[in-house]
Amino acid sequence: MGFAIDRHSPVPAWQQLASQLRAHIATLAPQDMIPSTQELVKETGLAIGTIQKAVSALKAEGLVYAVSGRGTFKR
Amino acid sequence: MGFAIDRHSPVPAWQQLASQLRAHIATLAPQDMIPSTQELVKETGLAIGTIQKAVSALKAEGLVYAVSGRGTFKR
DNA sequence: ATGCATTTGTTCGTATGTATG
DNA sequence: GCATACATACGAACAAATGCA
Repeated sequence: MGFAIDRHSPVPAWQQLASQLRAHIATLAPQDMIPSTQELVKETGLAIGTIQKAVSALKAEGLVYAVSGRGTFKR
Repeated sequence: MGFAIDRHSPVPAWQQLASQLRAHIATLAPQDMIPSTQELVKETGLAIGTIQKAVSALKAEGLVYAVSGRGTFKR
């Protein structure tokens, strides 16, 4: 997938990730799953909390919805 | 102010606080400041992160806006 | 039905950075 | 310079829901 964070950027890591996720989600069909928190931790090297903050933003935007125990999906 | 969290409630602490803050904010005038993160920590006994999550929700709702170094205010 | 692995959700605590007055 | 206040980021633990063997 290639999510990469520039840690020297003035843009916060969670915002960078949120932007990249938005671009990825744009390529998906509704009900498609986005990478799990753990996958994103591995890919980006960010802490869990930082991943959650990025994904929370997308949920707040109504771009995705989460189902506990299953995953997070494009709306 | 009297923000009190019921730790046995099934409702998450951050949601309880967000609800109580909404009620408090309803009594304020625009540009009035809400309690600082540290004040809320003292009043509620919750961790900083939990306070921030509650206030973030209110920001996402457009109910308040934050100015770093000054405080968080009713919109 | 039981148990396990996966995944999201909540909460805690800490440290550091940045902005304001 | 200093105190206050919000913002970012880290790491950890536990709970709850889901799906599958």
